[in-house]
This record gives sequence, C-alpha cells and structure tokens, in this order.
Amino acid sequence: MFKKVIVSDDLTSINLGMLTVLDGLQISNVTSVQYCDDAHLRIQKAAQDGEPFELFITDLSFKKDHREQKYQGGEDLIQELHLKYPDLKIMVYSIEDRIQAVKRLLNEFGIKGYVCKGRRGLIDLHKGILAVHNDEIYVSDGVAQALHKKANLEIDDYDILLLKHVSLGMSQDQISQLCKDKNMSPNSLSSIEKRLNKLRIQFKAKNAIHLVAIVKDLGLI
Amino acid sequence: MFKKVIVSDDLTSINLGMLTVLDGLQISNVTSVQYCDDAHLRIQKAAQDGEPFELFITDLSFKKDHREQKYQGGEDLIQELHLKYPDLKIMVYSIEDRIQAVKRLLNEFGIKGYVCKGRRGLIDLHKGILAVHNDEIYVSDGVAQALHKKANLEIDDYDILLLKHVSLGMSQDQISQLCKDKNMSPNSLSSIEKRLNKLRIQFKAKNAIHLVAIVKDLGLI
DNA sequence: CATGCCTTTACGGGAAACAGTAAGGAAGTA
DNA sequence: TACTTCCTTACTGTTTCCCGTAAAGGCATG
Repeated sequence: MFKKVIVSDDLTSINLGMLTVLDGLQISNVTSVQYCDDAHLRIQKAAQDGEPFELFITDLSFKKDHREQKYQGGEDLIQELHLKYPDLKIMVYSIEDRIQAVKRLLNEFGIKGYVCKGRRGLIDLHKGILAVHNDEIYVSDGVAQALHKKANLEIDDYDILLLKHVSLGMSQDQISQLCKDKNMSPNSLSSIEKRLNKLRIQFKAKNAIHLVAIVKDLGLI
Repeated sequence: MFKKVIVSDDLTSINLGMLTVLDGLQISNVTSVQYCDDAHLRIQKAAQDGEPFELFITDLSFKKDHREQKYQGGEDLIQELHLKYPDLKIMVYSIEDRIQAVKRLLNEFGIKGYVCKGRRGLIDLHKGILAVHNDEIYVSDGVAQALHKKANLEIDDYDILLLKHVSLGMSQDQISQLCKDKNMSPNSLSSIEKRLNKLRIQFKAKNAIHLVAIVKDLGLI
C-alpha cells in the first residue's frame, strides 16, 4: 500500500473524512492541507528531500480567503504537478460531476483516479485508492457511466470555446474574427452559426440566450 | 441551548462535522439525515408526536441518486417547512455564496442563519447556532459583508422576472405579451427593451446573452 | 478517376435585438 | 394652473441573429 500520502481540501470535515479512509487502509504517513499552495510546497519539499509523496488526493474548487494564492484551484495545481512530478499519482475527490471537466483531467492532466463526493463518497474513495495503488485508473460509478455513455455527446472543446465566448457577450462575427486570428479551423461566421444552431437543437434551447442559460446550469461553462 | 436538533447533508463527512459541533455545544439529541425527504419525514413525525425539533440545519444542494426525491434541494424543503412549522428554526450550511440566493432565503423563507462552508465553516457554524439560539439572525462573515454592501443595487422583482423569462428563451415581444396578459404595469415592448438596456448598463454587459450569463453567475436567477 | 458523404464557407431574407428620439401621461411642487 | 420630472409608450433605423439554400473543399470508397 502507499506509504506517504498528501490530501488537500479546504473543508476541515472533508479532510477528516479522507484521513479516516486512509487510516482504514493502514496508511499512517499522511499530510493534510487546506490550500493548494500549501500542497505544492509540501510536495516540492518532500521531493527535494528525496522522500517524495506517492499519492496526492485533492479537491478541485477552493474558496478564496485573505491568503493570496498562486494556484486558484486543484486543476491549476494538478496541471503543474503532472509535469514536474510525473511519478506522483494524483487523484481528485470533488463534488464536480461535469463530464467534460473529468475527461480533461484524465486525458490531459494524467490523474489516476476521480472520485465524486456524494453519499457513497468515502466508500468510493477507499475503492479508488486500492485501484490506483494497483496501477488502475479509477473513476467512481456515476461519472464512469456518464463518461462511457455520453463520452461523445459530441460536445467538443470547440463548442465549449464557442459557448464561452458567446456567454461573454461576443457577437458571432467577433468570434469568427477571433478564430481567424488564432488560425482555428472552422472560423467563418456561417460555420459558427451552424455550430451554435446544432447546440441549440441538442440542448432544446429556443435561442442563444436560452442556450447559454442551459449550459451554464449544466456547468459546461 | 437547543435540546433537539436535526441536520441534513448528503456528504457523510459534513454530517459528521456538524455532529461534532453540536456535540461541542452539549446537544445530545441530534438526528442526522442524508436526504431532504428524510429530513421532512423526521420533522413531520416529531411534530406529530408532540416532540418537535427546535433547530434544522441543512445544506442546499443534494446529489441525485437512485432514490426518487420529492424535494430536490434544501430550498424546496425550507420553503415548505417555513409554512408548516413556523416555530422550527432553520439554518443553512452551504458552500453557496451567491448573495441573492442568501437574501431570498433570509427574506422570503425566514431562515435564521446562513453559514458558508469553508475553512472556518465549523467555527462559524458554532457561532451561528449560539446566535440563533439567542434569537438573533446569523450570517457568516464573507456573505454578511456582501449582503450589506450590495443590498440595494436597485434590482427589483420586475427586473428579476424579466431576466428569468429572457433566460428561458422568450423574445422581448413574447414577454411584452405575457405582461399584458397578466396586467403587469410596464408591458410595452419598448419598456422592456429599456429595462433590459438599463440592466445591461448596470451589469456592464455587452448584450442580452452576456447579461444573462452575469446574473446567473451572481445567482440572481 | 468518379462517386458519394461530410464539413466548411458563402449568401440572402426575415425576425429579433439594439440604439436613439420623441410623444403622452402620472405625480409632485411652486 | 403651470412647470418639472419620471416613467411609459411609440416610432425609426441599424446591427445582429436565425434559418434555409447552395456552392466549394476534403476524404474515403469503388
């Protein structure tokens, strides 16, 4: 089993819950922090000392408070850790169940496990740690299904980008210009209209405003 | 101090955290549930038995799972409890920090306290329970400031109604018709345009889509 | 090479949103 | 009453969105 683990969540209760699970797995060398920056420092220090952590479990969203933070959330930190410490296994324990976000974490940021907080959260976390230690990729039930089923709900990054910019008040014309400037593939006004139209149909939205409202509710943007 | 308390949150860890706080306040008769429907049942039962709960602490958002639920979230339940059991004091313990949502809970649903989950969450909860027991209204720090500052941002119910309908995909023309049907005061297309324009300026939005995105982020709708 | 399929792009017409101006009406004040 | 002020409403362009059609390009298959 893992010998040295660090967990990070801003809520004390959650931290305690994770510690309980680790305790149940006979892992005694556990560090717990409440800020992403602290997690980074500890991981850095441990690596420098030649006694690196083997597993890092973190939440995604952290409340801002008086302390100025370099890393605004788990995702920022994970992105950097993945590059600097490829041997460190990273798991995410979060309430977030938006498929797209999870997909990105798994595919681009190389996390080894994703456990969704919920009524069975700690049980899943237990199972997840065992699986990850066994060199498997673990994704807790609800999300796993969604990942497989709706994996290609055919909403890709381009769509998200589009929706994002639309929600920020850019006209379709402006977005077209932007895409041209960035040398992105479909960049004509017409294509952007088509895409948004497709999204409107998919989400059963009456118009662009409705569409943005819907995808915001879904947490897509 | 309160004798009989019920707490509701879908996350085990959070429930445990709340129990710890209550324990620290020497409250021994505590019920803890993980579903809104269960909370409702227990409260109903206790009232029927002539031994009602004095305090109800609940989260706002609950994950959906296999169990079919009548109450989708804390807000639904609170709304009903406020009417049926006016003597029951209700506190909310949630991660949510959108001002408008909190305001509605306080003003319309008569909650006695609002504690924002966070690094100091349990400490605030402790203070909150003491305050509420003392017949005060308690709102934890961060949110309290925001409440006082932006209280009169001069957004009235009519504006909210407008924004709501716009976000649901109705055209300004349709909204105009709707207002006429309901005999609501400013109901001309022109007035609605003007109102929305005013709102756009207030929120520094580039267009209606942007406006809806902004007010959704603020929790206004 | 030809064919069909799909995506991107272009264009046009109608609807809605956006912006500005002006007229009408209610309420308050001198 | 006369005046101001604020709100509602009406009207008129201009821009953007929405929707359909169609042409042009890539790409695989026969």
